[in-house]
Amino acid sequence: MLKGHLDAIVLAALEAGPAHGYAIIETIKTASSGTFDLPEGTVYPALHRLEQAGLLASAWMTPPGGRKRRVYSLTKAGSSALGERRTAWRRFSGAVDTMLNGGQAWPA
Amino acid sequence: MLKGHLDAIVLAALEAGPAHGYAIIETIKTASSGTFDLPEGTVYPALHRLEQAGLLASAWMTPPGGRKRRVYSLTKAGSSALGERRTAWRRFSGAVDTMLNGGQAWPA
DNA sequence: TTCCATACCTAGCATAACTAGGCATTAGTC
DNA sequence: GACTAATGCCTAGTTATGCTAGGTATGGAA
Repeated sequence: MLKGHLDAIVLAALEAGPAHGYAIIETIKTASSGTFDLPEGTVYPALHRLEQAGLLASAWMTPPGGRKRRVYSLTKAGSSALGERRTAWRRFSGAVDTMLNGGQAWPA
Repeated sequence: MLKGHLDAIVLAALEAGPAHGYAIIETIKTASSGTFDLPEGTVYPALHRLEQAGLLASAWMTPPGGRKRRVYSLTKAGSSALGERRTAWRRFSGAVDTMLNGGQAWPA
């Protein structure tokens, strides 16, 4: 359903600051009011893809009294990619709005 | 990029009235200001899918002095499916907007 | 008669989200 | 102490679907 837009969502979730996978899932779920309740099998491979593409960097962290986590953060390339994704999303969603509303998009 | 939303777009393109495949492609291209310039290999299979799902009906027509065309029209199931898709799209795009804008969606 | 636009089709590819499992640790409860 | 739930990470394989790249054919214009 969100095919092609997951990357933008994950990147956006990391814009506020670094986070580990499990927390990213929670953030997305909360921020979208439950609309995006993503299974781990969706998010973890996406994180790996984005890291491999150079848009994210990761480091293992062990908080005191906690367990090892892999913390992801946006790289510079990730930031600029997010900008492009945002633009692409606006264009895309505007076009779909126009199609579905029969010519009426949201006001600018 | 438009994975999962193509069906809604095609259904919406047929809401104004029946049309044949080639014309649907042109309509989508024009209505989206060129954003959706869909190849035939995308649209024709989608039309077949939608017909098989009972959302579209088709009939071969031969306009005077023209060539055979396959004209598609919305079925009742197609109409109600379009309504559901529209609702789903609003929810979906609203959630993505919220994510990408850091909590700020378009005004209602 | 050659070329382009119209008009339809399909086999196979690529991608990406999801299913369905597995592993390990911590905290809380019975 | 045993058990359970929540946390936290992972991957192999399935599936859906849009797209590539081809094919066929007609009508009109150059």
